[in-house]
Amino acid sequence: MTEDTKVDPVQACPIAPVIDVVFSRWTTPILWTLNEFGKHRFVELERRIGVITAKVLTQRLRQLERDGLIVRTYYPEVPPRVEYEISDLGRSLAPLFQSLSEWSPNLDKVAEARQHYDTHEPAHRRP
Amino acid sequence: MTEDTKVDPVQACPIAPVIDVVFSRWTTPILWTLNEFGKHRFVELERRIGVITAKVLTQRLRQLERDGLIVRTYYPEVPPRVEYEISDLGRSLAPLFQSLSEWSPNLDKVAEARQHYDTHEPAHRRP
DNA sequence: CTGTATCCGAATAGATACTG
DNA sequence: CAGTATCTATTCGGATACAG
Repeated sequence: MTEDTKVDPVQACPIAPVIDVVFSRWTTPILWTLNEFGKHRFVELERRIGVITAKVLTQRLRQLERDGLIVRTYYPEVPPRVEYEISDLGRSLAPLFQSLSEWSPNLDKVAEARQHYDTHEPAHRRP
Repeated sequence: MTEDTKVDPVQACPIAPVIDVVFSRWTTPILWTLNEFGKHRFVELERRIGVITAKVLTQRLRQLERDGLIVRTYYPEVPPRVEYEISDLGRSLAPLFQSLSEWSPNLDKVAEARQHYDTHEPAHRRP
């Protein structure tokens, strides 16, 4: 790395685009829930995820639908009913979810590291 | 899912905290680069990642250092030198990076899905 | 029920200038 | 070189009201 030229973002980190598509804000619980527990209606998702507002949930659902990761089905009844489910493409994320949940025990170490960083304050660390 | 009570966020999606720690904005290219290519100085990271500003890069490096995912070493020379490298904990993310890069070919399907969604506009889809 | 529309405040990132 | 300090622009989410 001695050149002065900057690197193409995708070249610089090939996995970043995956993160953008799959794990941008709020999409993780949506995809995980639909993958884990199957079809959900709008209010069911809203309740299960807990703190999300309807507006934001709608935005994220549209985005995921557009990206082909979930399927939206509208039933023109009264009252209207909509069901969201994971698509085949979305289902292909399963190994990724698996890797993530396998790593999650390490969060304890992260918590420890934070504790250590916040309590100890070595003077020699900064310039 | 018939109760009216909202679910605890962590219960609702156990992998979300991992995303927050490891794949929040800008941390992906930093961790990936350090894991893939070893030690980097500040400017080297800045150039390799490309579009990030020094301020934001500093913020993210501090965060990752605090979380124990990278190690910062300061050499009090003139001019000063700082080296960042992945920690053992950070290295444990390797399988995760692997899963992510294995999924990345599917980004083509995402692009197709977007194309389809944007061109076709079926009227029966919305309430 | 499943959204949309609007307004507003908070959080984030970028630009720029400056320091040890 | 490796940052910090400010200021500003933009984005994002929350609250509210309302519609089909």
